Amino acid sequence: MELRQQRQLAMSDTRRAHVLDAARRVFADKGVEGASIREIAREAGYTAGALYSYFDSKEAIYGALLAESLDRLLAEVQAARAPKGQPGQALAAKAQAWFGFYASHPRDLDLGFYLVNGLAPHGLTHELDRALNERLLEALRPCEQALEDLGLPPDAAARENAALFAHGMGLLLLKHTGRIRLFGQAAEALFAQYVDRLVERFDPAAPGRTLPQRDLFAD
Amino acid sequence: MELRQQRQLAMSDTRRAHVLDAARRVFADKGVEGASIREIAREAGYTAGALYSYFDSKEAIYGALLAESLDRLLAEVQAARAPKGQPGQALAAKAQAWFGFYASHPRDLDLGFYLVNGLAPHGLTHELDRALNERLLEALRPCEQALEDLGLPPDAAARENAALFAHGMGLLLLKHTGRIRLFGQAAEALFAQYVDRLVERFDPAAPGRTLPQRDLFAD
Amino acid sequence: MELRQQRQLAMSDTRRAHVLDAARRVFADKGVEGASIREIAREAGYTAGALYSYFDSKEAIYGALLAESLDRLLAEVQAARAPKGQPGQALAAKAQAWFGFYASHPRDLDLGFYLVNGLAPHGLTHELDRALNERLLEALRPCEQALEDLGLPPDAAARENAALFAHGMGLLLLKHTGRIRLFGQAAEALFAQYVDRLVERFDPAAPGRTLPQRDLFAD
Amino acid sequence: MELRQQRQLAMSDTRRAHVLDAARRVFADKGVEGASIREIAREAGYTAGALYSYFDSKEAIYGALLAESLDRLLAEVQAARAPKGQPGQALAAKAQAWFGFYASHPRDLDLGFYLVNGLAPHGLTHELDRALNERLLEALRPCEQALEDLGLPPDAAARENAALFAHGMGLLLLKHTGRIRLFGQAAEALFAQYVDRLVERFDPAAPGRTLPQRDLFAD
DNA sequence: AATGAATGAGCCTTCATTCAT
DNA sequence: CATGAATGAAGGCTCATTCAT
Repeated sequence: MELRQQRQLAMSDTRRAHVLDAARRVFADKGVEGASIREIAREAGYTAGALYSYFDSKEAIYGALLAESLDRLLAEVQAARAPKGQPGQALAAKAQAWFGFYASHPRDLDLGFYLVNGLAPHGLTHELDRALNERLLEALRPCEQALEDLGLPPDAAARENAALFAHGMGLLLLKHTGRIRLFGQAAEALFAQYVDRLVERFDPAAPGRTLPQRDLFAD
Repeated sequence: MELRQQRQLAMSDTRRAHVLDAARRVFADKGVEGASIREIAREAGYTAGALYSYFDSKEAIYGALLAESLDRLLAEVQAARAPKGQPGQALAAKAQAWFGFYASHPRDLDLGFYLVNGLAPHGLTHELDRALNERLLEALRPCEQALEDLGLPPDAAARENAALFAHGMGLLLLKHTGRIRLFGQAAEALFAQYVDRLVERFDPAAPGRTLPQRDLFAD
Repeated sequence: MELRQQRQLAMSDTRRAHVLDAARRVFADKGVEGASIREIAREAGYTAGALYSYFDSKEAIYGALLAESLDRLLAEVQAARAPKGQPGQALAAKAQAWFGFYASHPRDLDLGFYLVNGLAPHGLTHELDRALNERLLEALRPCEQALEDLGLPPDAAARENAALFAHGMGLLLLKHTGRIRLFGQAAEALFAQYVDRLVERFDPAAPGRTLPQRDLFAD
Repeated sequence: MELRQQRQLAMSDTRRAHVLDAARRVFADKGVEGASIREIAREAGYTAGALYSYFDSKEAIYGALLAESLDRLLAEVQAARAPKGQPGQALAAKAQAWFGFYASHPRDLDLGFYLVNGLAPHGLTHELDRALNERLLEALRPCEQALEDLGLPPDAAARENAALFAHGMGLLLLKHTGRIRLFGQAAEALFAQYVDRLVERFDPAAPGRTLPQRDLFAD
């Protein structure tokens, strides 16, 4: 009995994941608004109605996708390593981790943006929103920690972390919409520059700290 | 004869503006994709079909709204003045102008973001997109000019201007979506800090330039 | 008073004709179903509403157009002349007249077909239909007369005339829809052949009457 | 399992056919352009959206209807038999077959005419148009064959076949629109007369061939 | 006579969702 | 669990027509 239940549960999870995979592909292909339940179902090899065995609504699919996306983000940030005792490099590594994740997975950025720009047709959103916020903060906490390790007091670390996040998000937005080309710039380079200056500003051990004038205009 | 024509023209313009107002509200509420012609019409007190006397399509409405928003942005940036011969202050003034515009008119931010929303600007006419880009660049040019006046070579000025814009946009995004509260920060303060550091870095005449350490953590 | 009225009436007629001209062009361009009041108005240099000063409805415009088309058909048939005392040639000339009219003015054919295929949204049709029938019969009567002049009794003449008309209409239909190309034939040639055989069959004076076998397969 | 599938398939087909029936009625009533998906759905007892389970578009419905109609036409023509070795009678039988089909199924005539109606076949997929043409030609080929069997060279047979088809179509048109009554004729009789004369002209074995003068005016 | 605003019905189509089987 | 039929609401848009001016 219990075994069968477990097996069934496992199968159910597998199939749920299969649907989610299909959804991811469709969302990636058509965008969040362009994706339809039917299309996702077709991609998964199901009928539209069948999806409702696994998810309560289209938004639930979206929610599961988003949660999973944030999990991957978190994993990637945690996987980013820097030599111990070098908080400046740690900061750079962790910042590059979350920025790189979104830069190389623009669809995950979409997922987040979509929530941000007001989906919420069904009220489920509040819960989802909290989940997003928590995981997001968790993913950014390593950067904040690194800032504190650099000697910044907690409030300053929070401030710098927020600014760092905003900077990255702004760049990702510009990159994502092609707007960055208008400026003839590359988002990655600009982000690296921002991080460099940050480290340079707060890390006494940072190279180049002593001669900011020289490479003032370099990348 | 001429009088009547003028009166009619004025009335027509008024009604067009009235529709545009309604549209602005609906777009802000539902987003560009979520907004429907019917809804806009209802908000304006019209039948759906009636709107087509004033605009050729839903997209045309959006376009008119966006164009007008960018006009106001541009006007505000141009109105921002700084003492002659002080490029550092000019930079701050112009940057604050565009940032302040969007900070205090979040609906205009929406308008621009929606262009941006579903990832790439999809469904938008090429022409419209170009119009947006041109006006946007025009609104940001004064900042670039100020950077050059500070002695930066053109390429560096362009880079810093792009980074500045990205930073502001990131902050506006966080503010707009309430995400900024997660960090316990205020977007305006963070933007001011960014601008300050920018001026400080490039303006030899900037006050506080000599003792950056002191107010390192101040707003 | 009376003069002014006459002048006004004349002007009114002129303008009505002007609208009708525009309508003809639009009908020709877009087809009967594709034409819209707005388009006709634009072509005439008016607003849609203005047309209602001249015509009660869209169908009234159509009716006027059709009536006028039939007038032209009738005029062309009446203008067709053949040497007196040669009913065989008269038959050919008159038949070619109506056939040629529709062959070279396919839009007039449309006009008639449309009525035929059931427009009639407003009840006006009955009257219109009678008008069509009368004028059509009038345009075909010369052929019938020629047949009688060839010595056919009235009922036979009526029968042959009906068959002649049907033959021509069938060919016009095939030509009109491009279907005739499927057969690798030309409508005009086939019609001429039909008329030839008709004359040949009934006209004792017709050339070639004596050796039908010889040119059996010729055009 | 298989049984259930079969049952379901059968039901599905039945419902599709049911929709097609409704569509046939509506198309006949309002014409292809005048008919609306809503009306067809209402006639079938469905919601408009439901039809899209069975057909991809309005045009697909029309296409299915037309294809099926042509299938029936073809079947009827192929079923028409005449004594071997008597090509004259074969010609008459085959010609009567297609003519009779349309004479007794005026809705099928409508279907074909609508392809034809708004002048050129507009809005119709190229593919559909080709399908129509092919099947139509196939249905008429037996007549052409019979003409060749009568000794006509291929080009003459093609010509006579085209003329025969045009004649029948013209008569059907007149009959269908009631116009034939204007002439006090019966379409069937006129068609029979045309076929008789055709056979008489080309079939050496045809009875009455020797005294064409006598029954010159008879039906 | 003419305008231009406005209506209201209609168009084809898409979609998330429900439900009997 | 999965299907497939069906719904009902909504979407952007067109159009003949009316009417105050």
